[in-house]
Amino acid sequence: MRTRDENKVDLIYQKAIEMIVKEGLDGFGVNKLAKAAGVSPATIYIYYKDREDLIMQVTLRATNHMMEESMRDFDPEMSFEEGMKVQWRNRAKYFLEYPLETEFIEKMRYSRHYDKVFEQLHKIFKETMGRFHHNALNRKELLKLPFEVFWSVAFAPLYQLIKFHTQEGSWGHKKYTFSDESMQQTLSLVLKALKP
Amino acid sequence: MRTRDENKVDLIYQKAIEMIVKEGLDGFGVNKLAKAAGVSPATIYIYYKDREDLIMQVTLRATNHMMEESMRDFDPEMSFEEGMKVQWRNRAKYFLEYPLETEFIEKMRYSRHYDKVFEQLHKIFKETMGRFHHNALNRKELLKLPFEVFWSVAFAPLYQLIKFHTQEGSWGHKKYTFSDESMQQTLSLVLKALKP
DNA sequence: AAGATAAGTGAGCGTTCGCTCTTTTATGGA
DNA sequence: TCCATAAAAGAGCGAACGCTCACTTATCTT
Repeated sequence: MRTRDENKVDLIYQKAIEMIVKEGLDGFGVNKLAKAAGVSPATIYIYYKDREDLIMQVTLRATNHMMEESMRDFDPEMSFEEGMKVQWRNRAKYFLEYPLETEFIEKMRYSRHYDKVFEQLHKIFKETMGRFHHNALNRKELLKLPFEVFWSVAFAPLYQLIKFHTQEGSWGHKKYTFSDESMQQTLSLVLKALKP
Repeated sequence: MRTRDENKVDLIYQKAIEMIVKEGLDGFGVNKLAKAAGVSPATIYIYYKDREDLIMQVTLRATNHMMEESMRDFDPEMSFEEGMKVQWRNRAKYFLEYPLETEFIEKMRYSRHYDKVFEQLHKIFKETMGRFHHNALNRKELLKLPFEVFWSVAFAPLYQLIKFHTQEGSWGHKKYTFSDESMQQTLSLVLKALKP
């Protein structure tokens, strides 16, 4: 039998992300994607059941990738400060290396597909981060807080910084540029907030 | 001449938000909206130039409303802590009173329409908040930080809390519920981070 | 009461959409 | 070498899309 062309799959993946970031979920069409990737519409339906399935699978793949990168060299047994530094560094690195995927994931987080896609990912994820949270509490390196409050203070500022960086300069004349320096600065504020 | 039925405009506004929150920007159609609002498609084009213009205007109206509510009783000459409390209280109140609009605005913030719509709003907004930021710095009630870093730490956690509240319980078995208590708790962490 | 005017309608236009059918092409195993 | 098989293509289906036109309806002014 004829062998599957994996380049084609990757091209579809890449173009789909590109198109959704540029034109949004509306404005994203299967025929358009086929043309952009230089394949027949029918080919896309070999890999994906339908439009919905395509969006889901692409989102799942991108998110999985980001999660893996975020968790590199991370161990929930680490000290609170050490663990936070690793996570922030990893996320920032991923964002700088894969800006398109980052923007795509952020878009999808606010789409109606979020719940289904992220549910299974977060099962494993929350287990690890839950352990990390638990350990930090036990060692009294972290204030006693509900997990969601902890999370909101610990990571939301980083994502907002990334958003500032990504978006056009609507907030002033000179655009904000994400840097290791301002990341470190923000992280130190967050640690100050969360440590007893 | 026949008088304009303002109820009809408001109904279109309300149904559009409902539909976009439920089905996303894809899945939102003019014909569908017309049916949902019980008007003719042609009627919609009396008020709006085209689909894009409709999305823009609805987003603009919703965001304007949120901004007004956020700024109620706020004065950039307030002390830093007082100002932060007012802003957090106002935003939380708006969110609890208008959960649909809140979800809609958050969705739109991550759509491709964001830049155009929010640009003009943020001009006034950033002026006021810039003054507030500036005053707090002068009075040494706030650490010396770039505006974006300040903003990320000051408000992103609140929006993340709201997102936790809104979304389904993917993060665990028991769903997080936003409350005045956890808002106060989170705000106190944020103030701790930002004060010298 | 009647005319002027803008609000509002319903049918339907051309186009694009998601998707499939039939056919062709490439490759592994016999 | 050639057959079996799955990949891939291209044309095009019905449905839904954004949008418009010819027309009716309600309300103001006089």
